[in-house]
Amino acid sequence: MGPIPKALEENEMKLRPTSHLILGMVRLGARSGYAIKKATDVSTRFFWPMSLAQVYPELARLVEAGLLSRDDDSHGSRRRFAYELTAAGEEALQRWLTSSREEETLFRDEGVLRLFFADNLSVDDQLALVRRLHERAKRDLDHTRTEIVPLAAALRDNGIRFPERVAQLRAENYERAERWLGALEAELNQQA
Amino acid sequence: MGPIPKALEENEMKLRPTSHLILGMVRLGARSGYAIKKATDVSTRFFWPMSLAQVYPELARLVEAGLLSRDDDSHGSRRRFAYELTAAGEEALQRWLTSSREEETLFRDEGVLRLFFADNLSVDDQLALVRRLHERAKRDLDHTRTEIVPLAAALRDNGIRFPERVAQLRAENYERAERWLGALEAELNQQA
DNA sequence: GGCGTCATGTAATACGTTACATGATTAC
DNA sequence: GTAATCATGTAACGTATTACATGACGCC
Repeated sequence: MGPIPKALEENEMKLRPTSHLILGMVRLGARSGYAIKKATDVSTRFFWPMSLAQVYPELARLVEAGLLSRDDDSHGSRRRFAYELTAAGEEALQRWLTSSREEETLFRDEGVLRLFFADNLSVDDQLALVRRLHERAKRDLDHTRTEIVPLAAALRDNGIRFPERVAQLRAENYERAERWLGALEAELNQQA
Repeated sequence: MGPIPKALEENEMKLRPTSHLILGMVRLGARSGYAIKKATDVSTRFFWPMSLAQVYPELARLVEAGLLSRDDDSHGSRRRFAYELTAAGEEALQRWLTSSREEETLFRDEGVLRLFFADNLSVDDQLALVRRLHERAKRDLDHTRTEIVPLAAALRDNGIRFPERVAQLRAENYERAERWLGALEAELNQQA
């Protein structure tokens, strides 16, 4: 048994959702920082976005805390590191998944904010706003159906089911939003 | 005509959604910083949260930019300021509402993130997680129906309709989420 | 007299983004 | 050969949160 890492010993390491996201992605098989980022871009980014500039410092912290191991995985002169969960890392991921702490949530949507204040607009301008939001919803729905759901569905064949469920929830939400905006558009069209 | 405020003249003033939120709330009749914050807490906070510590500096910036006027509105020895939109402020609000710029959006939900990684859990733990999320959705739905929708509906009598529509959209979203989680809970219950 | 609310602000801190910086490999 | 992608990182900046600080008014 080597010495216990300082950060863990002193309980300094505060794990945020982003930390757990990285642990989870390593668990799903993403080995490099770059691969982790790519994986989130087609899956979790819709409910927990993360930039590349967050990944590398966070990986360093998780290694320092003893939750991840880091090995050199360079191909010739091309640098790369491969990360894997340690036993402590597995445990931390599990603790997070089973903890009953209230979840952080944050929703920001400038489009809905505009809609909230749309009484200030003429019916024509209201219509223009709603049309744009409707178009956006259609694009997002289409993207989710054609790009996101199939990728998640492919995981199912490896026995990983929840990503597909989550992707379908997202698709259903967009369907509903799209229909709601369509109805509002039709209503305003009658007024105009 | 007095001198043009420096910030406006040099085009230094960058208006964020939060700035427009404040302009919009003043437009709806909130006169003090405190009143603006209270109003957002029962309406826009679900899609554009704002803390008190943001309100006061932002109000100062908007006054400096000439978009809001600020008058002393103290009652006896109790300090208070009353804000109102200037012509430039009205115009800025209108420009924002009609602009076709892509809207900022950000969704974070640690609960969904956990769900995404729930394949790591035993069926019992999956069930516990889904139950907690289901309970949360029920609470949120109930709160929206009993507290938020009625307040927004009251505005309708003053000819302000969009807040109610937005509140109803929110209620529908929670209904759907609640039902979806209920179905998932039932499915997992059969597996357990 | 004390608690909740009204009311205004500042300071410290946390967190995230974009831009910067570098370089190898692969596909066209 | 050149553009896209793989790959790792740092620096500067923007924005939001929590905690701090202060005080008046109204209700029980």
